Amino acid sequence: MDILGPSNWWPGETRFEICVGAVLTQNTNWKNVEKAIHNLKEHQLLSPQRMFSIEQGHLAELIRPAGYFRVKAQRLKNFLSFLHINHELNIDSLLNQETPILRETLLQVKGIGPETADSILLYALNRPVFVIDAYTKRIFDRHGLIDYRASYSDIQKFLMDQLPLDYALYNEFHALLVRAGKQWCKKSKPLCSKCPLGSLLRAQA
DNA sequence: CACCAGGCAAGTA
DNA sequence: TACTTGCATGGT
Repeated sequence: MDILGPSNWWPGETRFEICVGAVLTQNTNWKNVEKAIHNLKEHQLLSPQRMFSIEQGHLAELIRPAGYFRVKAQRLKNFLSFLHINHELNIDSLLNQETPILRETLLQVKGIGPETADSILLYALNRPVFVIDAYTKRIFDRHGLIDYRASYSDIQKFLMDQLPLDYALYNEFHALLVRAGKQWCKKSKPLCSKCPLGSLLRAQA
């Protein structure tokens, strides 16, 4: 297995592709997202202009493998409407916005919640925002570092209060959490006896 | 067959 | 604020 972390981790070659992936991966295995992204690439739809122009029903059929395809097609369209109205479909224009303002604006888009907004901010726009996903929550819960009922913002605050405001650090940290989660912290395997974080924490105590 | 996967919105209490 | 439900495909 890899020893070093995956720097600048997120599958996606453009800012827009990362935004699309952030919506498509909602409660969905990344493998299924890859199939949907592949379909979009085949139809040259991975640009704001093209995806803005395509009919929503057609878009839905192309992203079908990602699951929840009707809702997600609507959510992508919502995001594109926002891009169209506020930024003339120019995604680089988001770079001019202050992080807290942009975050609030993204959260106004129906279908973009805290995790999707933060994924866009961190991975597409390189903003220092810690992304809290299911793996992150489960890992910190299993090791007794947070309460399982803690809210998204509770967990985010807990982490960011103890870490410097560094986008590269949050990028790497979250990437490692997802990798560790996939390997050792599955929902169906509550024991987690091989998790290296467990021995790490015991050694520190 | 059951369960799970890098959420979110809308409804209810 | 804190649950609950619908949304849907593909892998194990």
